[in-house]
Amino acid sequence: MNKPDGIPAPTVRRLSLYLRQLEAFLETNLRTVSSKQLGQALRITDAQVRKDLAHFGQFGQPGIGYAVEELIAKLRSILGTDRIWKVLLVGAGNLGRALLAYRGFDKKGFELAAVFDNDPEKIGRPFATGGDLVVRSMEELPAETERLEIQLGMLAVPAPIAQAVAERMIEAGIRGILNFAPVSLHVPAGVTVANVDMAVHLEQLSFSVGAGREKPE
Amino acid sequence: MNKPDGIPAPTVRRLSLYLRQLEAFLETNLRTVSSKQLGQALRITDAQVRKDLAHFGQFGQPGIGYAVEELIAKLRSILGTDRIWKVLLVGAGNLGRALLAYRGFDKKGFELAAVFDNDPEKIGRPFATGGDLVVRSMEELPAETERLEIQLGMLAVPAPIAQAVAERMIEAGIRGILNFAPVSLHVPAGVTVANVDMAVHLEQLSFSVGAGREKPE
DNA sequence: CTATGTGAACAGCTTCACAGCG
DNA sequence: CGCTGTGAAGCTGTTCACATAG
Repeated sequence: MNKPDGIPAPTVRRLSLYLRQLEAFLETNLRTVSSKQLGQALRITDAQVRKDLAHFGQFGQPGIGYAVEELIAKLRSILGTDRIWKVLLVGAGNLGRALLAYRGFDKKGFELAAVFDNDPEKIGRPFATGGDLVVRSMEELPAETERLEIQLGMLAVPAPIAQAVAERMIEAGIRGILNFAPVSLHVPAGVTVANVDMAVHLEQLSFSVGAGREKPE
Repeated sequence: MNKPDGIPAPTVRRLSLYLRQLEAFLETNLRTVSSKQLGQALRITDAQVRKDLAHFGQFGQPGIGYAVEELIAKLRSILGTDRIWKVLLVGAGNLGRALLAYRGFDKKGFELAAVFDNDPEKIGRPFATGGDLVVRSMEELPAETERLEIQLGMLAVPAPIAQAVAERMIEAGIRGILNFAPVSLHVPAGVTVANVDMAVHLEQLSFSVGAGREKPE
């Protein structure tokens, strides 16, 4: 429905934040917001908010602002989360299990549909206690991906094998990878990678906090 | 030793990536790298690599490149990870436990030194099986933070109380917060926040992958 | 001849400021 | 009036291209 390209990456990131904040506003029964209100909540200028939204059409009312519920629907449509995305996970280790435990994406429109690992100890076993997912062998990845029509994958394997596993995922038809391995993946055009690396974030904090003084106190 | 400000945020983020890649290069016994090699591994232009490093001095040799081991040391010094940072965690739930499971930061110079929660069920209990950390009451946060000289904190509590908890952390002396709660924290100047939100990342993927066509196949 | 460091050109994102609409 | 939508201005970060060093 909307153009994929031509949209600045920072804008897309902020769309998620707008959506999140609007959902919070809706909880408080707010029917309408101005770009200023929305911006203040997120520490963004009002002009920025309007520019971001303007990329996708004009859904504000001069003198009034934006209808919260309507804007939420619009943002979901733009982001593509007005439908359910099936997601697979490769790597059923601690980190992988943690991802499942963090039930944040269910209600965001993402559904964990399959789990894979190459450890014989794990294959065939239930992924999490109480869950209905069974860990499958890597050999089953292509068939299952196609059968379930999965397009997104989470990669939670050790760094040394991450690139190879990513390639198998892509070959199986995965078009977006959420990468938790601390390596830079090389992927062909048409495949998108998003990286989550806590070490990088902690180093940012270390830099910001530590740059001022050498010793605490 | 280095200026905190005047350095672009994107540069700081890349410094972490350089460090990570250099450590990988060192494993393969590479003694020297050019900005081109380093850039190719990370999908960054060579000019960008040089510009980033140039902010902090001149540690390359024309005709040769950069000494890997030396550059690693220099980057650690710049990022402030040439020493150990003690980190506290608030929120001993699934997500918090997951963070511990992800033993990635130990060797990056970060040490989980204390865990807090307000759930009476958890207080006084060991945080993780086998670990030596005991979950403490939120009341102990200020004293423990000061006693252990902790400056960084990870926030893994439910969204509705995240802002309030962040304020208690800051009051206790925390100067950098790694925020896992899906809200925008408002913090005073002098305090740095880094956000980790899987939903935001998944929405990016959804946008990139889904924007092209409406239906798969 | 190879690779750095850097001023200058370029590109892209953000902010400003205001016309226009409800 | 209040607030959106948007051209124009401003700014920040990236890329280019070359002088310089080994």
